[in-house]
Amino acid sequence: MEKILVIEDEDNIRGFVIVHLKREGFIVLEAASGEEGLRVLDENPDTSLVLLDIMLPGIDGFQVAEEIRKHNQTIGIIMLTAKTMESDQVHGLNQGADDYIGKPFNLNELTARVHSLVRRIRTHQFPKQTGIRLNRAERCLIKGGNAIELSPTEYQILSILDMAKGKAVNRNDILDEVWGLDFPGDPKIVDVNIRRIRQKVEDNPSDPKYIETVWGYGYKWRK
Amino acid sequence: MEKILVIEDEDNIRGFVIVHLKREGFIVLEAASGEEGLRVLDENPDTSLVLLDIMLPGIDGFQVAEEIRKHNQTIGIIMLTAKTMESDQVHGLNQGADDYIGKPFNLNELTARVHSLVRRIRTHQFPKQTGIRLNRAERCLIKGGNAIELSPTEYQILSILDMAKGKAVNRNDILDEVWGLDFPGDPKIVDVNIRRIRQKVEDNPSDPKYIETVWGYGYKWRK
DNA sequence: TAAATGTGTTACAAAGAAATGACAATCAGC
DNA sequence: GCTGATTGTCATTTCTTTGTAACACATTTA
Repeated sequence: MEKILVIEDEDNIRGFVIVHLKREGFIVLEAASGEEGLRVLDENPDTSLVLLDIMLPGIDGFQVAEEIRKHNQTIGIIMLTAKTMESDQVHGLNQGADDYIGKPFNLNELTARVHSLVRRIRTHQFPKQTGIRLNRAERCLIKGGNAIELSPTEYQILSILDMAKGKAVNRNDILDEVWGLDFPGDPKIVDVNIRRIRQKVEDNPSDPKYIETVWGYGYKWRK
Repeated sequence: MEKILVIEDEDNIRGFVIVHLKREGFIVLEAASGEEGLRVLDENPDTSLVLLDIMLPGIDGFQVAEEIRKHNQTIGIIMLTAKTMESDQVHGLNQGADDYIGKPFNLNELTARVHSLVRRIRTHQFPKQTGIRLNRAERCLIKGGNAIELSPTEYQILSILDMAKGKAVNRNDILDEVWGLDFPGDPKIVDVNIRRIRQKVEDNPSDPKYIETVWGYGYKWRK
């Protein structure tokens, strides 16, 4: 079932829309600000579509859309625009939105557009990339069609795990390869970095799925 | 077959271009002034593409382009610019062109561009250039129908990023390619030039969209 | 069960990378 | 030579990354 994120600061509008979408059978996430929206999206990379109000407190809808598109080219974005807006503004600024709906909108129209876009995404766009893989060229990680940025150290560690092709890698080997044989510091640095990678990569960093701990030995990378 | 309108006041240039385009199999319309061009276009709404000289008697090419775009977002517009023109003029005024060709131009180049734009229009349906791309012949950048002028160094860097096709390029590779392997100066010169390009290219140079920083590595070019 | 050991988690400060702005040198055209 | 654009240098600011330390939690072992 498709996940939809509604980013809208006015509680009653948001609630209204959510109830309607749930009735249509969607899984609905919500956020009252752009910042929150981006965070929610980060935690739910399998979201199909975002309903995005333009007038938001803090960063506005356009900026949110831009930010989303930086990492995800395949997600659908529908903007909610107030009728009072200058058309040039809408024209000029729209970066990355797939559709627009003017407020006040009727809910049938909204759900119709949502269904239509979801269909388009599913058929037209390539099906949502499952799996996860390291992209050497871009020095990042592709997960479900989203790019996750990695710092140099993180990338290096993940490279090592990746090259082991699912075999467990010894902690010390990681330490030696990344920090050199004569590293004077605390070997726990490996753990800390694994933790950092997990926070970026895992759905639930405390219950890791991709980077598995091999007790008394090291870590294993399962794609 | 595709209809092309040539708006150009100098008879021999116009004739020359027309002969060439007809030989390529296009249906060619002509006009010797902006006013006439708009009239012809009005009578031939199925025209695919307009070749538009900037220096015209009466209303100039920019105004013509603007007028065309008021009514038609999908037609292709290629501007013919004289080399002698002030860059600011090119900078400030151009609205809505899809491409630029500097005079004097060679006819092969012209037909190549025409074919390319026609193809784009036919396949994409929404040819109005939303993205951004490097124009090798003019050594400039086309962004949303506007030409952005680049200095030689800037152009070279952007070329390198462009050739990488969205992959991250290492700082040192840029340094080596542009300044040579034995450059004695400060490698930060790369950063400084990137910033200069960003100031020209980005909507908000401090929150770059097109030239992305890949931390600890280099830069990435997203069109 | 308690101690020992390995691992997870978080906060913080230092180091390092990149962005920025000002300035001087260079070069091209006039 | 003058003017303006281009280019490189440098100091300063801003931001990210990175290592450390302290503590919590889990697993093993005695």
